[in-house]
Amino acid sequence: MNMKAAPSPEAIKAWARLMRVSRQLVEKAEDALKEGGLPPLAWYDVLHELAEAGEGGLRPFQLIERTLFAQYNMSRLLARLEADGLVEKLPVSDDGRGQTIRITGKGRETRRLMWAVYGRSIAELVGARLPAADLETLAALLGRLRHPLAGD
Amino acid sequence: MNMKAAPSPEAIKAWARLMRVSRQLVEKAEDALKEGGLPPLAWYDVLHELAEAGEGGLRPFQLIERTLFAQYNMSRLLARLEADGLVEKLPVSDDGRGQTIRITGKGRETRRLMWAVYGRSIAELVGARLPAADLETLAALLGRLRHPLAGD
DNA sequence: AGGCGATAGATGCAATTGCATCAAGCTTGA
DNA sequence: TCAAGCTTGATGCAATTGCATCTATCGCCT
Repeated sequence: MNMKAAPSPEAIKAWARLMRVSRQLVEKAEDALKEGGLPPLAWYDVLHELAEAGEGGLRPFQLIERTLFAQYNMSRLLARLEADGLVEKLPVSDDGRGQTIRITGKGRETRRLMWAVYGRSIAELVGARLPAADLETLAALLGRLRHPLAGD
Repeated sequence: MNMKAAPSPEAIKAWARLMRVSRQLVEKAEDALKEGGLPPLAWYDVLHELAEAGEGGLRPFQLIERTLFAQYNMSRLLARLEADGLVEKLPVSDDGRGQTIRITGKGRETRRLMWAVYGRSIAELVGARLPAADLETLAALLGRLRHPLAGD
């Protein structure tokens, strides 16, 4: 028995739903941010990681690992964030190539403003549609689709 | 009790997983297509809808409804597909503004080639990772997140 | 018939993304 | 020590996306 190629109908259906729903939800969340005159989701992702990292900041390649952006996209996104004063780039002592990215006060404030809107979107789009138990089931099932199987 | 703003931890976790996993899977599927020298996923979506629609074809606005692309993106995507000879644009008799898009033989062939790769990605990334029953649960849970609640 | 708002689709221009490549600093091994 | 290869991050250029707006037609209402 050879199942290397053709996906099962169940796999196709789950895939299709996943593609469609995730696109819809991203779009809704982006719309809400735009409506509030706030930056796009990508900015939130980076600010969030940097806020969690604290004063020590993070290296760009660490942000790439955490957020899954392409290297060149991260490079440019950080340039935009710096231009807006939301992050600062610090030289790093033990590696002359690298830099450390640290969130600024303004960056934290922007993140807070974005979360007010983004968090509400999550609550409405997901939290209000499934009970907590189902959300946990969903998260667990999705967790088994991660690549590699570690990393949240 | 006021839950209009803050999402629950379960909602946040499910959201985060959904965002991350869907991005990863799209990226993997796109990579596989690129590796095969094939067009991107967006092309498949359109060719798939057109193939299902048959000889009657579809109007661009119908494709937009089905695929969730923005109107200007669809307009340009169709121009590219037409330039590649994968679809043809026909005038439509009862509406002078519109056109009907129909897939060509070459379009069907390209879709077939893409499915060989895309289907394998689905089988590997999803089908091989969860048993059918779990895939059905996943699809059902995702179905409850659709907006609006109809429309597959 | 004639006007007027709505719908279908295209497009100019700016911003972003993707691809390829580059420059600079690190690390390893002969 | 120093050449070769790897890692980190930036960048030129082409393709795509987003936004705003435009044209053409349609449908409705008077």
